[in-house]
Amino acid sequence: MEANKKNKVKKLGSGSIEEEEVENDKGMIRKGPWSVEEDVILSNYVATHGDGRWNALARSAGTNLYSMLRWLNYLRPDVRRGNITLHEQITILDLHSRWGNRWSKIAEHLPGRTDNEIKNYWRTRVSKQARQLNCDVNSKIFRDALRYVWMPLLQERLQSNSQMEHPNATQAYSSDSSSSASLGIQQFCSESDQQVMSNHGVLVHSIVEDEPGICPSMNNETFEYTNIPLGDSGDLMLESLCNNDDNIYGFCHDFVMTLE
DNA sequence: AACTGAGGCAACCGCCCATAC
DNA sequence: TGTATGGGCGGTTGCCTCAGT
Repeated sequence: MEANKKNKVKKLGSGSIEEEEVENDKGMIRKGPWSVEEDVILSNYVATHGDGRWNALARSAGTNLYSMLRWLNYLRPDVRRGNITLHEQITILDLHSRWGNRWSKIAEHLPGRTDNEIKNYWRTRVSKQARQLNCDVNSKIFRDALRYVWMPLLQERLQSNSQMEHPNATQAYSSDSSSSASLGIQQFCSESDQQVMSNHGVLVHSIVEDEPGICPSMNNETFEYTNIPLGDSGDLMLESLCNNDDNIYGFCHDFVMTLE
């Protein structure tokens, strides 16, 4: 994929795609893919003058209007490229559950990742998940599934990867049947559902360390997110989920299956 | 080999807000 | 205080690649 990207850049730079020059209220500006020359000009400009003053750069150096985006999303030396790691996925899901589509704010917590990259990840991976389940990506059930199914699943995978790399290290938490979350699952699920959950590392806990835990609680007919102290919140969350909707585990089951 | 559809991602667009004048 | 300007941000679009047929 990386090679493809390089080829793509080279191809774009070769002028295979029509470039466009347009006039708007900011003057004559060029649109279209970036050329290698423009990248060099932009890099040199930032090295000399620092970033900022993007429009001035675009006008004086004749580079693309979107100098800022090009620099921030592509040329900046600390930009990380490649797949989003498990840890980064967990972070994105967690922060999005708290802040919504505040991509730039989320990106601040992922060094080297741009808001554009995170946004793309969300749209191509997470939204896709919602589509497969025929539900809205912003729906309550999907957000709950993200938090109580997908995130623990990613956490579990992260743990097992870490375990493989460092077999003698102590696990942060256990996925065996004696854990409080698993006991909660046993209490509220059918055996087959429990098996599915267990097989896929579905545990219930909060990964949030820097803020109070967020979990759903009953509130008359609907339930909503409220802050509660961290700790044995897992069982409480699970109980709330199950009391609220008997079908939640069916949904979670489907959810886990679509992650395969 | 050619075609097609889906996925991934860079680029584009428009709005909002802060700041300068 | 009102207006102009520019940067930042989030939503959307469109191109390229690749897998499947």
